[in-house]
Amino acid sequence: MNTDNHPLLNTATFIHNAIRQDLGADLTRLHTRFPPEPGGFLHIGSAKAVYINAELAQIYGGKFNLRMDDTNPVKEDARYVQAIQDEIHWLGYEWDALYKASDYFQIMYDCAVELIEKGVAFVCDMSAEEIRATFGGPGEAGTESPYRNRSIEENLDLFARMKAGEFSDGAKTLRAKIDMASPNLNMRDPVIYRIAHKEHSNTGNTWCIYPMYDFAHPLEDAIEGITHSLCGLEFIDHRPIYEWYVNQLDRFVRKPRQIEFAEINLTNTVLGKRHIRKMVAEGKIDGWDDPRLLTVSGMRRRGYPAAAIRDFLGNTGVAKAQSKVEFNLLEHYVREHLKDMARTVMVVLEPLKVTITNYPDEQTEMLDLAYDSGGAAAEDAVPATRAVPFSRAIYIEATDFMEEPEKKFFRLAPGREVRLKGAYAITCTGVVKDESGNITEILATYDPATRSGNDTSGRKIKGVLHWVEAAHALPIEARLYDTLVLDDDTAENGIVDNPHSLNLIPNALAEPALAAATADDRFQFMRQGYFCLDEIATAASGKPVFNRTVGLKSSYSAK
RNA sequence: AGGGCUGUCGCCAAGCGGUAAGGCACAGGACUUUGACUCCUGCAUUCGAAGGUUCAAAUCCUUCCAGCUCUGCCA
Repeated sequence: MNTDNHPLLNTATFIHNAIRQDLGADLTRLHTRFPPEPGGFLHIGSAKAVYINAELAQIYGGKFNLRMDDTNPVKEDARYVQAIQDEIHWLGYEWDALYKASDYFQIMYDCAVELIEKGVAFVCDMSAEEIRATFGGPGEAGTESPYRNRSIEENLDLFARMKAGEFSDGAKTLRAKIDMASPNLNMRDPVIYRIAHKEHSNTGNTWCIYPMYDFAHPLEDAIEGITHSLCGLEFIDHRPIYEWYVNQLDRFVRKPRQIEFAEINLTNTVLGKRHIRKMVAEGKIDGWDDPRLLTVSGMRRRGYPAAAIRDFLGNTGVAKAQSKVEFNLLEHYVREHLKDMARTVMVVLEPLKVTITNYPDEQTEMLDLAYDSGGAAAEDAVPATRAVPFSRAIYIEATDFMEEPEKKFFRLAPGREVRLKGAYAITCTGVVKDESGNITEILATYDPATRSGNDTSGRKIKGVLHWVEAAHALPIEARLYDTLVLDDDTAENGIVDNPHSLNLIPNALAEPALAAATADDRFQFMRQGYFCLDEIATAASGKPVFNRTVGLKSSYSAK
């Protein structure tokens, strides 16, 4: 693969430097991994971790593992294991190997025994509360456990009995013997193993003691031969403990190196898992695949191409500075891909009837219109043209007409002539209103000499409108997900009622060709933005539902 | 308060002693059977602040300031 212009080459300098420094001549030794806990679905933050680990392996010709970090049966569920794999595949990645951390439980246990034998681990009888009470705090040393100086033999015996299930949950822990006065709180005799009599989705009831993350993770990396363990900034304070374990265990000759990067944050969006969980639980959103969410499944349903997400992740950069990316940057990359794969079709979101008074009453002509947008790929995949009916009764967008046009408005208004996209030029000759003065219909005349493709009128018409023929129109429901209005900070303050704005357009009309749409198709609904068919949602009316993936940039909008 | 991390344009982000890349956003202009797309043009005398070293500093040194983060038998 060609990686010459890879966006990751223009960023993540500190990671590249570390890789080159550690691997020197043989960069293909690079081995990365993505270690999700199977306790939830992936979101854009996880996607960034997948992206960095997988892409780096590709760039250097190394390897990339997927590893389910299932060391805590209390918080995990097997149903996520498959979902996570599907989501990574959808994002466009394949792993060289798939492992489960739980497959290493025996090795981990052996390592723990080794630590005890070396005299650097002990069984502690203190409760969680007692440990917390003697832990000290920032700037204040903790006090050592009274069980800290048990003999190696006693520790070995107690640990074996912990494993054998002699003690109840929380009764004992295995702790590392490091330094209760360390300024790094993670080094204050951290717990290595806890007791949990809980069936594990992979190991069943074989174990009733489970390793803690800080102990398990470096071992998992070392066992798999991971050279560089890339993770979020929140683990930076854990690096000393990560290295401590790996250095204590002589069996690991090659030591993996942990490198931290800043995770992604976006403005106006809720990323926090616990906020999402809450909104799902309260029924505020559809579920984890709600199109308003930046979960992988949500973005997929919303119509974001995976390639656009990858592009965004790469071009947004990898650094150590905490940052918050503007949402419109994500949308930029989505549009960038959509404009090359979307077919431009005519859909009227807010229909306003237009009667063309000089058009033959019983006549319907079929216009063969080219899909005028879309890149080369789209041209191969879909018919180049489609038939669009035209007759005396059509609908236009209500916002495309103004009885008293404002200064820069050059669409339809009384007396004005505009072109109907792909059809004829029409001139507004009258307005029909109901008793309360609302416009219910526009009257117009068309000029047969202006037929699209063979216009002999010689006139140059500035305004162009999209339209849908009345008798053949396909009723659809459109769902517009507009600018998100919430983020984790506001959610933190308890405002999770109307998370993101969703605008339902129940009575939109589309050209007949859309009846054949599939969930893989991408459309540009003229001025309304990019849409895709929602294969999951069904409108109560039975109409097909289209999600607006992203709006268009527009320099004019009629209010 | 003790530790750690970070501070370059409105938002991301290059730069690693030789005189501020790029993208988004924004502002002009051209083009256009939609005002989209495309295409030009503009957009940090300055790198959190103040000192210092040097012929030369965003890059080295010193001090200060600001933001984030750490006291789960979670990951």
